[in-house]
Amino acid sequence: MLDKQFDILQIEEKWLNFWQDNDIFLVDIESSKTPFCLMLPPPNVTGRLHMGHAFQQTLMDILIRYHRMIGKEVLWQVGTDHAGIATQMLVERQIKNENNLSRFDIGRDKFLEKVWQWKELYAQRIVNQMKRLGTSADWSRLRFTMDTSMSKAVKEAFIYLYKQGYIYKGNRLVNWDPSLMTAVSDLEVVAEEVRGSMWHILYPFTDGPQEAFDSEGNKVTLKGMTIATTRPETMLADGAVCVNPNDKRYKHLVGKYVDLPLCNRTIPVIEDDFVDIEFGTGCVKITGAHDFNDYACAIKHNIPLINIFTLDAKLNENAPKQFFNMDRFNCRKEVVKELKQNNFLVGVDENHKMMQPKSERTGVIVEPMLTNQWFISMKKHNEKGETLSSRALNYFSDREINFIPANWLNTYNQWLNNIQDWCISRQLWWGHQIPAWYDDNGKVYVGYDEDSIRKEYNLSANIKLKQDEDVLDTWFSSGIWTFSTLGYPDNTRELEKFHPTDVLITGFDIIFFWVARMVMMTGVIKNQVPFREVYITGLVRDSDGNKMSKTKGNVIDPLDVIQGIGLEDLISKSTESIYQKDRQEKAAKGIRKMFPEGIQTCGVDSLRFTFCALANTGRDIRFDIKRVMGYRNFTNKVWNAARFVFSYTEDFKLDNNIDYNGVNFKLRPFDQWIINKIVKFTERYHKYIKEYRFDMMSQEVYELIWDHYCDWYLEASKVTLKDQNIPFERKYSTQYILLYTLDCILRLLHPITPFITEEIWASLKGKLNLNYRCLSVAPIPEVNSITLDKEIIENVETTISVIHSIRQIRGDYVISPNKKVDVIIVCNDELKTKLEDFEDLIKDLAKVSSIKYMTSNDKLKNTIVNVINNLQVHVYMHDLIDKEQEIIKINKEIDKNQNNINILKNKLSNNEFISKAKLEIVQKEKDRLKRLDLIQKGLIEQKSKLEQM
RNA sequence: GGUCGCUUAGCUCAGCUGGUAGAGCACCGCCCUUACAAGGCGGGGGUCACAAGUUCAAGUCUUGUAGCGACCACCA
Repeated sequence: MLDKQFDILQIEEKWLNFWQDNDIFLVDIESSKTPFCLMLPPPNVTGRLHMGHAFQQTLMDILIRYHRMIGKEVLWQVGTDHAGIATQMLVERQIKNENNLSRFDIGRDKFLEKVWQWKELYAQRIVNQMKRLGTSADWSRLRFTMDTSMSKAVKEAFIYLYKQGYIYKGNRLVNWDPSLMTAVSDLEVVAEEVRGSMWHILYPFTDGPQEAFDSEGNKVTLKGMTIATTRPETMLADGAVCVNPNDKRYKHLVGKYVDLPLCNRTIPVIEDDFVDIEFGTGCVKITGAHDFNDYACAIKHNIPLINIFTLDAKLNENAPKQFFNMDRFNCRKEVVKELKQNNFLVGVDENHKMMQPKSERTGVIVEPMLTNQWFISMKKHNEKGETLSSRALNYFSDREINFIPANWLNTYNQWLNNIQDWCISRQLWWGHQIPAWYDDNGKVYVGYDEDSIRKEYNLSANIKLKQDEDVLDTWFSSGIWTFSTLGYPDNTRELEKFHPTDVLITGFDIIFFWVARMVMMTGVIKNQVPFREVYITGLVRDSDGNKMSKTKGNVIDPLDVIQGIGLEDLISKSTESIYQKDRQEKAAKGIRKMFPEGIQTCGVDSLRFTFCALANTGRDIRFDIKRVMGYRNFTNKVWNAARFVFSYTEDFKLDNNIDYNGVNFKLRPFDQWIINKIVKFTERYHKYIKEYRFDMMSQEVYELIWDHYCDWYLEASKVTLKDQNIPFERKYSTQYILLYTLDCILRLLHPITPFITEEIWASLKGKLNLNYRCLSVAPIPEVNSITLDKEIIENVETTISVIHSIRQIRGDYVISPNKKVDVIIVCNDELKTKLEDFEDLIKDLAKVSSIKYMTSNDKLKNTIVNVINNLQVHVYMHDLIDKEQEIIKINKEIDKNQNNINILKNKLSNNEFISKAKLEIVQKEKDRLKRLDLIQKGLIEQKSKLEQM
């Protein structure tokens, strides 16, 4: 029924179309099923799917499919993000390349038009890529953060927070990106270690040299205060020099004035304990408008804030004339030059290690800049005395939300405990424009639109209103994502049914950006948590553990793994973003080494299985194509197992008069055995999902299918069905259970590998009269209704050991596979009776021509033995065995065994062990000793036997 | 500087509340046996980084040491 060769890509396409065309994954909002909901972290709308997405979405889809299959109404809310800065930069670059124009040249409206065009051009790409993974979402519910409905929600949220007093506008020092000319949040600034210069500059006392002390307490005469700085150009904005009040060297100088070099100003010496006595000279210049620490100090001591920079970081009119309009870095050179010329420069350390704050997006050094911005307050309390952040902390300490793994809570807590007000305004054009309007006097009105504001504030038509030009930080709209997508501000069925959502799967890199903000925003606006659990995934690295990055050329596109790619294509694709020739060659070399033949077609299922298997809790994962190949083999195995089942059940017709819940026809021992394996596995399967142990889940399903189902159960069934004289009843039940267990296995496997299982199941459903439209909507099997005989299952295990023993001997003695052997089993009558039922099986699976039973090995000659508990499996050797060699071998085993026996005996004669260890442990050890003794007895018997030969 | 994590077979990693060291890949034999060579059968391989402690018992718990990594904060 199934072809030997299968085209995985064709199968995938078929089922993607089937699911879509038949609306398989549509959400039924009116259903009475228990809801299950998760939010897809919306990727950048113009982005491309990368390994991280594929990894996380695989896990999400496994959860979604699982919950759908256990009978829940699932909503996987998908969407894309407008990604303010990133997208705007792309489009700006594009118009620069095309027409050498800036956004200011073409104006806001024209520019936004371009961005929307850009968005339309690329939006479908990432959506299609996500679909390609088998993402079983209701795509009709796709949302985009700039959709009209989202904009409405954003406005509502902003207005609400403003009216509640959580949002305010203020002139504050913020991180400023001078190339983008916008504020960025603390999180968008990354510190980079650099070696720079630290200049020591003398600020002479206005009243001439003063007495002071050196660090040993000796009197010295100082011409002035010497400050140390890495940014000499900012001295032009200095407002004071500050020392520590406990610094004996300078304490008495507080209140004096110094002349600020190069500027025609004097500034005071002040004291504050934020100054570190040990660091540098112990004197700090206070540049309130251009440094965060200094800002706090200046505000506290009422020192004037002097802004000397324009928004693109050139010197403005507040700086001395000779520096006007100079770029900040050129200005630095000039300032140093002039200080030197005028003998104000006392020293310079040119090898100073420091952390330089750079804008994450542009890499430009961030300039602290005094500007008018909107903030969300972290200090405002509600009626219960909670702030946004304290409430967000409480949700976790009260266990209303949990992290998995739990230790991320530390990171989360630490950040929220030190959080500053969140600057939410950006001087960009692409984003949600802030719903605030100003009249001619600068009075601010926050509201939905101009009309409603006029109405609300009773403004006459001749008062002009102008909307704030800034847009909101992208993460503002992301922060309300869990409920904005479900219909907020309206009270929709979706909100009622699916919010709070169940779990969020995301990377640790956006715990602050997104997770914490969602918790805060949802808490204050909806008075709810956004989700119950947060599963944090590790990073997907390359097989050597390096971070995947375009500039390293080690990025693997998940779609290339799915579809395959030739070596040369892979190389040119991977190195296209590397501009240096030598690096390009290095990367190409790495690729040739790692993928000598490019990447073969692996299919989505293998990729999904790989991610599932690699999904440990907490660590980063290394992506190795060999692993994917391994799981591609696994899907092939499943395919062939199904082919086997179908080829042996071609004449099977389901008899509706039979109660095939398994009770009224007799199951073969191996049927019981495999059903038992499936039952036990299913129990753990549910547990693994609950605990997010995707790795365990995949490992065990692999083992169940390959080691148990294929290697033993199918082989055993083959022996039964090959028998031409098999009675109808037995044939029927064997065939039925083959199909039944295949059905179970496909369902259990389906959440991980949806495509191959759908394809096989489509051929299976007719045979078992199953009426589900496809496997995706079939339930996870409930198999525990079948009563199983424990003793029979044990007998199967014994049989497996016997077969294994014989095979082991065959392997040791390199007996050709097509040569049958004679076997003598030494055991008691009870065991003999049990084993006799399995004779055909043993003969077939271990290639045995005859089996004899004996109660002692007295009469045996020229055999090789394997001892299993109380039975000895002898294989008769036609060639004379090497007696000496065998004795050496068996002695080795006896010694090893004796060693274990001694350890156990010691343990069991230790009173403390007997009295303190748990009863079941003691019993277990006793049983084990009994077993070892039996084996030892058998080994010794065989040894003396050999010696007599 | 603060926080968190990691160190187990050649490689990548499991090992839950302490109770005889596991898997996949790689490796070595023998097989193209009528589901599958993308396969079958068999096999070898680890003082669980180091040290001390708790315990009848430590890969597992505690403390310390070394190495690696991540994040946060940074000092003019």
